[in-house]
Amino acid sequence: MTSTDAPGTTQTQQRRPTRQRRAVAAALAGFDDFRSAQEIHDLISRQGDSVGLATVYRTLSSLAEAGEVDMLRNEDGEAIWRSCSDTHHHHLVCRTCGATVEVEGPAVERWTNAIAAEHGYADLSHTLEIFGTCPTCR
Amino acid sequence: MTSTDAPGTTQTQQRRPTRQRRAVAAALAGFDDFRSAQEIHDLISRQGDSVGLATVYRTLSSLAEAGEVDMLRNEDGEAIWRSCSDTHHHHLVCRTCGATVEVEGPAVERWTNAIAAEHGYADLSHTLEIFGTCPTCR
DNA sequence: CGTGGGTTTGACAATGGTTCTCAACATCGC
DNA sequence: GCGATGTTGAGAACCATTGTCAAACCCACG
Ligand SMILES: [Zn+2]
Ligand SMILES: [Zn+2]
Ligand SMILES: [Zn+2]
Ligand SMILES: [Zn+2]
Repeated sequence: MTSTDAPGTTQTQQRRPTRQRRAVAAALAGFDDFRSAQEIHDLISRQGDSVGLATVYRTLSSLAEAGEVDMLRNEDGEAIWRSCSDTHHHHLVCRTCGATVEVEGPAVERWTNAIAAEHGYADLSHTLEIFGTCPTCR
Repeated sequence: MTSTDAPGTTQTQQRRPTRQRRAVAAALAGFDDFRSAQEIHDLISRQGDSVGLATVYRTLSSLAEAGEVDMLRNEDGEAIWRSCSDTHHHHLVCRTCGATVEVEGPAVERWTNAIAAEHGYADLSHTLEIFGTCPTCR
């Protein structure tokens, strides 16, 4: 529902640097597993800042859209978030402690494209996550 | 959290064939894309049967546990369900009309296992779905 | 056929994650 | 500072999903 700008006008400057957004960024920098918005909200509180839960959701969503964080869903369907590298990758996640490893698989990427092409599907995207129990949790 | 049965006792006969379960099965047989519990509930009503929504959820869950239907989550996190073949496979789903193709990729299975082993993860599972626009929808 | 005990159901409440609302507030360019 | 516009937060609203529990149902078994 973004309104079309009048011709010539500059794209208004989104993403102002606010205290709240800095707090979310700081929280994201403080862990490397996937966490729910609630957990991130709690972490922010524990770090002394105070940010509304709605704002945490808004910030995480826009960061995800910008590709700066990855969002995926745990088995209960809850959204969980993590600051990730900006190249295309997937995840190996411990379902006990959440420890996460970023993984890449060029062959898999090629395979998904081939399969989709074979069936005439275009405009592709895919999800691929591996869950297991990490060495520490065994 | 399943209680361990007393030794010798017979595993009680689960899964009685009730009118409601037959209705859910019939509904599942009537489409081959992924649908939400609500949609399946509506379909059952439209087919003349009457089954409580909670029962639809219960039946779908147990069918999923039994491996007779696949459940995955759409981008909004809602659970969607589909009657599938009983061998391990993944899905190529049209994000416009929902048309679904079951796909298999032994190489991908091998790759996920190798990656997980390499990092010492055990007790593995994985999700892999491909989304795109099918030939008809283009 | 009855009957009894475990299973299943369904209307409804409760849960809980996520989004919406909108007035108060911060930021920016000037 | 000022006005315009983006941002926030408390709480309500949403809504998919699950829990509750008494009534209905299946299924041996006699
Ligand atoms: Zn990532
Ligand atoms: Zn990929
Ligand atoms: Zn399937
Ligand atoms: Zn697989």
